[in-house]
Amino acid sequence: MKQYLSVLAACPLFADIGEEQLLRMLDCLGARVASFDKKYTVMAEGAPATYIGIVLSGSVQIVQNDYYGNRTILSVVQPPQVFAEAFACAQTPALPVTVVADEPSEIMLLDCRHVLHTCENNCGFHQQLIFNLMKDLANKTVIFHQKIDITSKRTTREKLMTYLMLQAKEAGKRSFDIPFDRQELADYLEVDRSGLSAEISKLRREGVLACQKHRFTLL
Amino acid sequence: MKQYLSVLAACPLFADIGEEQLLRMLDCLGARVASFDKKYTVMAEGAPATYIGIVLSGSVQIVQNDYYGNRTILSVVQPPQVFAEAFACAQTPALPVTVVADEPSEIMLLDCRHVLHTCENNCGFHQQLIFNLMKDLANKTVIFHQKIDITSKRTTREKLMTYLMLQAKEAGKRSFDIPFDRQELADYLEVDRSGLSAEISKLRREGVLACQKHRFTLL
DNA sequence: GTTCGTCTGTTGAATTTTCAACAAAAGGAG
DNA sequence: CTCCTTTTGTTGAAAATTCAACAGACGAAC
Repeated sequence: MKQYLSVLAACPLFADIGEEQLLRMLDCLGARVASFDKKYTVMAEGAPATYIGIVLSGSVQIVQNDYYGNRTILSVVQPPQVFAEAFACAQTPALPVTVVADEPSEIMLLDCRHVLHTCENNCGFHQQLIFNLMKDLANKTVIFHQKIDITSKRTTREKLMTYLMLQAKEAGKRSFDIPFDRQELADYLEVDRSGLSAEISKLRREGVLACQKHRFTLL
Repeated sequence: MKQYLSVLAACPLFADIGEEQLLRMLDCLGARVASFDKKYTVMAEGAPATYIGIVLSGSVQIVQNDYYGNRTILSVVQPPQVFAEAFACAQTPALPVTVVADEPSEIMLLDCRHVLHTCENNCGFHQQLIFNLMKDLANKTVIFHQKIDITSKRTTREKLMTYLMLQAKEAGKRSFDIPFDRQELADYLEVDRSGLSAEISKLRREGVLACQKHRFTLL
């Protein structure tokens, strides 16, 4: 596990926990690491939610596939972020989402039963872990509000602009890369891909933005 | 505070905490109760998020108002549920939502600084409180996924049917009441009110559902 | 460099939503 | 009971989205 220490130390789940304690905790938590190739399923919709995932390298997408074949991308998770923790903590009997590797990725999996209940060794940092988990879940909720802020807009143009302005704000620059190709961006914004492409072209002609591939610039 | 004990005992924030301890904690937490008339603002968008709210009686709506005047209803909170806890825990500098009383309501407010940090008296149940908060936030995230599952549908009909089927499932019956009037339902589903009314009429003519006011029946 | 598969932008038609306006129905106040 | 306000359903026109199909651009593999 030592090779992952630098990522894990930055993981919100292990904030304010020393590296030594961290290594000991990983043992208690029964942590294991799995590798996934691009497009492989890390967690499948419908499966019981028993694991908390941590992205050690690469990245994963949280995806919801509905009844009518619409795909919604809920978020992209990059190191050292956590995923599926909400379902694991809520002990959801069936995952409502699928987690897919967006590129070759290494994922650490923690059995939530070990996380939620103090272990026999009574590691003193368990309380800190719960606190961190709480903080992390609070932040996730805030991010969800952002997503709803974007997708609650009524038109493709408004959704796109809301998303891009948020990205620019986070990057602190007018130029920034997005983690999506066009189809993925459409699935994230919950709009039609061709309509999205048309809208991007229009905004480009209007001089509102420039873009090449994944890099956008607001003008 | 004693008068609120029965509600508070059922509140997810105080699960597995005895009534005596609860009363003592409320002191430590600096709990106070405020009353709001219908349509009054409990928390305003843009304000710093310092309080966790608990609905003691009545109900509140969590609302997001965007740039273009669109109103989105994120959720309805009824006793003994909690609200704004995510923003308080994440220490968001500005609330992204407004909380409005949906009817005359009594609200308990907890200063999040007291919740997040162990008090000097070191009440032993603080850890339990954090744990409960974590559980609650996990459940909230799951509910958010449901909301996205509904609003990510592309047509008014699909959104409505997804919502109603979920409500029927939760009620365990084909007949159930919804906490919205037509305008509010439209704002929750993120669609146009008149279009929603038209769609309901259509579904009624098709024999898919029946409804009178707030009561719906799936056929 | 060529080939193949994928991604992207474009277009037009069909569908759907939004918007504005109005009338009927329902509810509350006096 | 009557008046007044709010809510709900209806309609038609305008705007936007979705859908399907296609061609060019791009990248990867050989």
